[in-house]
Amino acid sequence: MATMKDVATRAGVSVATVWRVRNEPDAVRADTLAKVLAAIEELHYVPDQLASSLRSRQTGTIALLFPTIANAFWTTIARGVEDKGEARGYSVFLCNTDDDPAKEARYLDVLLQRRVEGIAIVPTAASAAALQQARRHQMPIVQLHRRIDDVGADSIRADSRGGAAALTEQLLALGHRRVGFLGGFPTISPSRDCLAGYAGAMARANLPVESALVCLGRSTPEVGYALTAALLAGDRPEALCIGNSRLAVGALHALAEAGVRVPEDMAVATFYDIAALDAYSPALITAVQPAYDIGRLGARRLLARIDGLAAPPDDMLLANTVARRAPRRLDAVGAAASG
Amino acid sequence: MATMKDVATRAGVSVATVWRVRNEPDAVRADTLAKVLAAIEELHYVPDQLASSLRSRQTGTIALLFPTIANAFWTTIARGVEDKGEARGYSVFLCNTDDDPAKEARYLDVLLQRRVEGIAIVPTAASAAALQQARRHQMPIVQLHRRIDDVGADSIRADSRGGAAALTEQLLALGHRRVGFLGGFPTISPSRDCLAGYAGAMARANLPVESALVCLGRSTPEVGYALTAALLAGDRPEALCIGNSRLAVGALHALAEAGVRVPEDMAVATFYDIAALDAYSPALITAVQPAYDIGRLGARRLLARIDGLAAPPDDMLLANTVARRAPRRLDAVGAAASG
DNA sequence: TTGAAAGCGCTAACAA
DNA sequence: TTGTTAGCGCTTTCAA
Repeated sequence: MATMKDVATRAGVSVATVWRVRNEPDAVRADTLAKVLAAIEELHYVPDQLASSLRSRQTGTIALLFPTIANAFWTTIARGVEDKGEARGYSVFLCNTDDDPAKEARYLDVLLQRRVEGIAIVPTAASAAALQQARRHQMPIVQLHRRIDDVGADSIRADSRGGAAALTEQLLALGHRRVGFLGGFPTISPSRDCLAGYAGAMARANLPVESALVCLGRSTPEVGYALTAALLAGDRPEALCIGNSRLAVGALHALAEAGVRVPEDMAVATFYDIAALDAYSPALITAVQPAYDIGRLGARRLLARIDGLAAPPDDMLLANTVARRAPRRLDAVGAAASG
Repeated sequence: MATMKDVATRAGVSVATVWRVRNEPDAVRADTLAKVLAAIEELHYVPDQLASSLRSRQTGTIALLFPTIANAFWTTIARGVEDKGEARGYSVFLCNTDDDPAKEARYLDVLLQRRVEGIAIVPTAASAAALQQARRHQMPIVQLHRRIDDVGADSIRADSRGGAAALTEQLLALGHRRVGFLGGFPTISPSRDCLAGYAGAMARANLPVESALVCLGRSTPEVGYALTAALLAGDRPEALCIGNSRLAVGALHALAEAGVRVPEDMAVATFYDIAALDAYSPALITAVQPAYDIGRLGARRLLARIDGLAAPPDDMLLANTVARRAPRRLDAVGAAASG
C-alpha cells in the first residue's frame, strides 16, 4: 500500500508537498500539483487516516450507543445521528447495548481506546457510573431520548410528559372520565414522564387516578397483552392511554381478542413509534415522537461540544405530534408521493 | 490523557514492560506486574488503539455497507454482522448507502482510508466498479443477499430461486393453475432469482406463464398496491406469488380494499421479511429468509478471509423456511417466552 | 525478566 | 513555494 513517501519520491518532491497537495492545494505551484496528482493516481495512493489521526489527535469518529438496531424507533434516531455525522465528515460507530449495562461498559471502553471524539447514548437506569467514567476522560457526551440526571451531559428527548398529558386530554375531551394508563416502569425518564403527564392531566380535570387502572410493566407486546387482558377482566376503564408502541401492540391484540372495538367500545391513545401500528388501523389517538430529530439534533449538539462549545449542560425537549389518526390509505400515500 | 510512557515512568519500568503487562503478562515478574497495574489504575490509562493499529497494521474494524438502517430486513442482517464481529473483537462501521452508487463509492473511499480490514456489502446493480477498486487494494469483501458476478468476492444469500419455486409449488398444490407473480425488477440477483423460481415451478407443472399475470416494479408498498389493483381490474389470477414484503404489504392492502378475501378468494404466497405482516393475519403462505444468518455467516466468512483464507470465491445459498402461517397469537407467544 | 531504540505514516513547526 | 525534521503512542526486534 503506497504511502505519502512513495508518492513524494515518485513525483520528485518532499512529503510536505504531497501533504499540501491534499490540504492546501492553493499553496502549491500548478506544475508541482499536477506531478503529485499524477503520482497519487498512478500509485493508487489512499491516505492513512490512522496515522493522520494519531498525529493530529482527531479521529473523525463518534459513537452511538443504543438499545438495538432491531427496533424502528431506535434506528430512526440512529439514522438522524448518522446523517448529521456524515454531513460533517464524521464516521459513526453504532453499538447495540441491548440495555445491558455490562455490554454498555465494554463498548465505552472500546470507544475510549478508539479515541472517538464524542458519544451519543441512550442510557439505561444503570448507566451513571459508566458515564461518569467517560466524562473523566473529557469525552463529550449527549444523552438521547432517556436522561440520567447529574452526569453533567446534555440530553435531547421528546417531551413525553407533555405528550402523555395531551393524549390524556384528548381522551377527556371525548367525554371519558375513567381513563386507564398502561406504561413502562417509571425508573427512567420517558416512562416516568409519561406517567406524570397522565396523572397531571387527570388532576387538572379533577379526576382521581384509580390505581386499579394504572398498569405498569416491561415494555413488550406480551406484557401489554397480559396487562390489558387483566384490565378487561376487572372494572373496565372507558379509555386507555398507552405509554409506548410495544405495549400498544399487545394491548390492541388483547382488545381485539376480547371483542372490544376501538374506538366504539374503548378509546385508545398511544405513543406511536412503529409502522407496525399502521395495520391496527382503528382510529387511535397518537403522539408521534420526533425520533429522527432526536438523533439529528443530538448529533449536532455533540459535534458542537467537540468543537469546544462550553455552555452548561442542556436538556432539550422536543414536541410530539399529537393527532387523531385515520387508517392509512396506501393509494393516498402513493398519490401524495408522486404528486 | 496518560500514555504508556507515563505509566512506565510512574511504575519505574520501561514502556516495553508496560506493553508486556497488557499482552504477555506471564512474561513479567509478579511484583513488576503489580507495580505496573497499579500505575495503570492510578493514571486511568487507556491504551491508544490508533497508535497500536498504525504500528501493528491491524485496526480491528470491518464495515457493512447496506441500503438502510430503516428497514427491518437489513437491520437483521446487520445485527448478525455486528454480533459475529463483536464476538471476535471487531468493531463494525455501519454505512447506509440508500442504494445510491455515489454514496457507496464515497463510503468505500472513507473505509479504505480508515484501513478497515474487510467489507461486507449489499451491492447495487451499479457496484461492480467500486468493488473492483476495493479489491485492487486487496480488501477482503463479501457480498450479502445480493450478488454481482465476476468481482471475485464471496457471496452469501438466501436461495430466492428455490424459495419462490417452493411458494409457487405450494399454490399449485392447492389446485390453483393461473398463478400470478409480483416482483422487483430482475436486474439483480434476488429479484431475478425469484422470477426464475416462479417461472421454473410453472414450467415443471406444464403451466404457461401468462405475461399479463407477471407484474414487475420497484419494491415499495405503493407499487405493490398499484400493480395489484391493476391486476384485479383485468382477468384475475387464482393465486399470487409475491417476491418481497414491501410489495406484499401494498398488495394485501389492495386486495382488502377490493374485498378480495385471502385465502378464500385468492391464495397469496410471499417472502416474509418484516413483522408488519403479522398484522395482515390472513393465512399467507410464506418463505422466511434467514437474514440473521446471512449477516452472521457473511461476517464469519469475511473474518476468515481476513485471517488469510485462500479458497476460491464462494457463493453460499441459505435455505428459506417455507410455511403456511396461522395468524400470530400474542398470548401464545407470551406463554412460549415465559415457558 | 527487562530495556533501548527503530520505526508505522502522517502532521506541523521551522527553515530555506 | 518547497524541504527538513521532530514527534504522535505504540509494537517489535535485539541486547543485556
